[in-house]
This record gives sequence, structure tokens and C-alpha cells, in this order.
Amino acid sequence: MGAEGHADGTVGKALDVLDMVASHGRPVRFSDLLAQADYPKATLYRLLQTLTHQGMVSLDPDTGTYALGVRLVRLAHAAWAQSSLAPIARPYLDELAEKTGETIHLAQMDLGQVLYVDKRNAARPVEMFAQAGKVGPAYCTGVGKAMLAYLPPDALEAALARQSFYRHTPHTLASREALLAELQAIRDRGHAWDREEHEAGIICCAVPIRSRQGRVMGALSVTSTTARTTLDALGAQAPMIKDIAAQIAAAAESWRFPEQA
Amino acid sequence: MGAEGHADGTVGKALDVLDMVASHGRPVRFSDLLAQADYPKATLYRLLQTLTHQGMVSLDPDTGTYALGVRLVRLAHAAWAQSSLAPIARPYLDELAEKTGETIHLAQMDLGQVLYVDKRNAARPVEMFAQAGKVGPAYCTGVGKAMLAYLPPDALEAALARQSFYRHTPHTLASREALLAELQAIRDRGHAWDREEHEAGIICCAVPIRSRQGRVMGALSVTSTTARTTLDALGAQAPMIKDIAAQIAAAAESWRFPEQA
DNA sequence: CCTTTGGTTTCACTATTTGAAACTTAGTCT
DNA sequence: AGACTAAGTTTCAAATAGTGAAACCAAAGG
Repeated sequence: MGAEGHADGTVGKALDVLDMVASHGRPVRFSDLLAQADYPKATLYRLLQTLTHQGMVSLDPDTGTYALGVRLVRLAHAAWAQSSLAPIARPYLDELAEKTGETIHLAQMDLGQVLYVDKRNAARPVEMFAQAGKVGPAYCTGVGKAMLAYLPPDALEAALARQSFYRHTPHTLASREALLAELQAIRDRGHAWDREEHEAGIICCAVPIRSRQGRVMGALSVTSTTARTTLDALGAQAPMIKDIAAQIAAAAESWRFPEQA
Repeated sequence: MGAEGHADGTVGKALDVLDMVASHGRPVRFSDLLAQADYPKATLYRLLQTLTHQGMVSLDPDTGTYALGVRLVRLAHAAWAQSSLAPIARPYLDELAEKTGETIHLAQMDLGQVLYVDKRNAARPVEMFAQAGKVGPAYCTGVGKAMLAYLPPDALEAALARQSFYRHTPHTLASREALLAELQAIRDRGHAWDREEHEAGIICCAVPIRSRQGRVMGALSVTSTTARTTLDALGAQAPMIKDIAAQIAAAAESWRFPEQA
């Protein structure tokens, strides 16, 4: 049930179709897409043809199924590399991972959802594509709430409108009001908690990464389990996490303004 | 400069602009793009506005610069995950990396260029985004030649037309004729060499990954240096590499056809 | 052999895109 | 200041590109 508001122009429709292809985990047949979309047959067909011709989706000639094209992987590499945050934050994440020994997440906001752009796993080595690029909910994750708390009013409104407020655990803040109160608490405190709100047993401490002008660029979190540590112990590391977030922000900004007086 | 043939429709133009934004390593200003593109001002402006609105590029309000949007990272995650090759090949790459102790590349063909979709580095741990998603030339790399050698005539022709034949090293096959002869040799031999054709001191042995119907799905290579080993020593591992390539092909196909008699 | 299902093409109708030119800002120079 | 210039944004009639009902084709199944 794609609750799409208003796809602007042909390009919007094409990208909408691209998302539809992406939303299935596997290659999809034309008729599957037709059933899902509310575009007429011919229109959908032409859009897919264009996308295929452009390398954004690939049509398997044997099975007649569409999958996302390799051109996207190339574009994403560029997107990641030129994002002001991820490539610059890399060494800082390494440092934080080593100091804490816990799982580290670096996230950005994408249409009201949390997009993980980098990660350090406590146990295994980095698994970028398999981990980064994933999305999660904003209202019930540490990084999500940390970013929401510092969004300007209109952006916050837009983001809130996209939250499902599904109650993942008994601790989930499952209403707009509860979330707004929490956001105020986060602003007062300077960092966000995840008190097993998304997954039972998983807690985290997250801080926003903000530009000098106060714009939210992303968020950084240290995640652990109730089996291994407590909120208080995590909180003791908050100043260090904040410090690293500030360093990342500074590095990102000086990269974005290489020319200086 | 951009020798674009014929961008079909508005969508093609929009994606063309997306590529332009991607091609710069850093955020670009409107006028930079205007200079590079041969679209009129108003058209380019509208295209960028649409792309921005769609989250494919982001406009930094402070600097007035455009960068690729986070939506791409999310799409690429899906692209990588649903590609028939990369996620499935993962354990096989691990195995090959361990057995050989050398650098492993997994590549696919993208518009006449080689796109690296996964990698195992001999020394460091995996660095996916920083490595995968990169593109390289086809005519002077092991994986490139391995794929070219088994392409159907029309696809080969299209790919050849996109090769620059720049002489990277004294060993580079810098002409269409030399390359065609080499491709025949590869078909006879069953695997491709890179005899320091792209970078001095770097050699590799590559094999294609082909479906049962013979379609080229990708290529797999083991890379080393002349300081550490020789072509002959690498060649001794060719049967094993071929075997793993066959296993990957089989796994990819059974994944693509989960329903069976 | 006839029917169904899934995919591709046609073509008159229309909505979207186009781009020269006019208009704003925001700097810079004298 | 006031007059220039560069960079970005908006307008609007003309033209192009997109639309989608319906016809068509091919392969699978009865």
C-alpha cells in the first residue's frame, strides 16, 4: 500500500517505480509491479523500459524479472564518498569503537527514517554494504531521537508525520506526545537514551552531530545490551561520545569549506 | 567531456544530471553544473529541483551546493542485497581469500566498465563502501577481460566502443586488435591474466562467472604482486578459482530459481 | 484448437517539459 | 553611495514528451 502523496513529474514516477523494485527482496516480474502500482500497464512498462535502458534496473532476459541495476551501486559509492559525514567520521568511529569496545552506529536522517551510514561491530569485522544502507525507525532508536530532538520545527513536523509509533517493546514511546516530551528531555540532557525501546535487551546512548549553525548532520551512538552493562555505565561515556561527535562535526565542516581566509 | 549519446526522455536527463553531481568528488554549485552540462539554465535548475525534492541529491542551504542524497545509499543497499551475485558469493570469497591469502575481487560489467561489487583484502579487513562500488577499465584488468571474452557479439561491440585503450603501462593491450586476440586466447585457456597491464607490479588471474546458459554474470580474480609471486604460481591456482566461480554460479542460479520441480 | 495469462505495441489526446528572457539578490568595483 | 556583475530563480507560450485504453502477440494450459 504505497501511501505516496504526490510524485512530481515523470522523474518522480520513475523513481517511485525504482523504489517499488527495491522494496521486494528479489527480482520481480512485471505483473507483480503492475499489481502493486497504480500506474496503467503501458505507463509502467515504459517507465521500466527507461529505467532498464538507463541501467538503474536490470531485466533478466531468462526469467523476465526486474532487479535493481548495478549503476546504483556505483552511484551509491559516490554518494557515500562525497557525503560530508561518513568518510570523514571513519577514523573517529574506529577510535570510539576501540575505546568503548561496543557497537557504534553512525546515522543520518532520510525522509523521517534513520539511515545507518556506517557501523563498527563489537564482535565481527565491518560489513559495510550488509549493514550500512539499512534503515530503521526514528521514534524508537537512540540515533533517531537524538536527531529529531534538534530538527527545526517544520522538518520535525514532516518527520513526525512519517512515524508509525508501532510498539516494538513495552518501553517503546508509542505516541506523539510521549515522544515530544522525550525530545525535550534529550535537549535538556544533551544526549538520547534507547531504553530497550526498539529491541528488548538492547540499550544505547546517542548524541546528535550538529554543524556550527546548529543544523543536524547526523547522530552517533554506542550500543550495548542489558546483559553486559547498564544505562548509567553507558551514560558515563556520554561526555566522550559528545566530544567525538563535536570533532566529527568540526572535521566535516572544515572539509566542506576548504577555502578559508 | 561528457560524450553522452542520447539521453532518453526526461528521466534520462535527470539521471544524467545525477551522474554529473556524482562525478565531482565534492558538493558542486549550480554554476559548475551549468558549465559542464549542455542543458539550458532553467532546465538544469528544474531537474535539480526535482532530484532534490526526491531525495536523490541534497542541497546544502548554507553553501548552495548539491551533493548526492542519502536515498541513493538506501537504494544501493537494496541493489547490492538483491543482486544475484554479491550477497551469495560472500562466503565463497571468504573461502578463496583464506585459501590463497591474496586479494580477491568480485566484479560485474556496467556499461563497458568493470564494477567491483565485493572485495577481500589480503592485509586489512573488508572496507566495503570504500572499495566496492568503484569502477575500473575493462580492457586492461583481469576481471574485465574475463568478462569481455564471453560476452555475446553485440554486447562485446558496445563494450569495446566504450574502451579508452589508454596505455597505463608498457604491457597494456592498447588496441582493439590486440585485445580481440587476447580474448580468443582467454577463451582457449579458460582464464584471463593481468600481466601488469593496469598497474606496474600488479598481476592477477581472473575467471568469468557464467550461468548455465552461458551468460556472463560477473568475474572473480585473485590479485598479487610480482614481488610476492609469479604468473605461473598464480596460474596453478586457476583450477581452484574456476571451481569456486562455478560454485558461485550454481548458487546464484538456484537462488534465482527457488521454485523447482 | 481454443482460451487464458503475461507481456508488448499503437496512436490520438494532453499534460508536462522546455528555454529565451525577464527578474532578483548578493557581491564588487569606482 | 551608486553602478556594475555574477549567480540563482521565476515566467509563460510553444513544443515535445508522456499518457493509457485498447489492440496485439506469444506462450502456456486445457
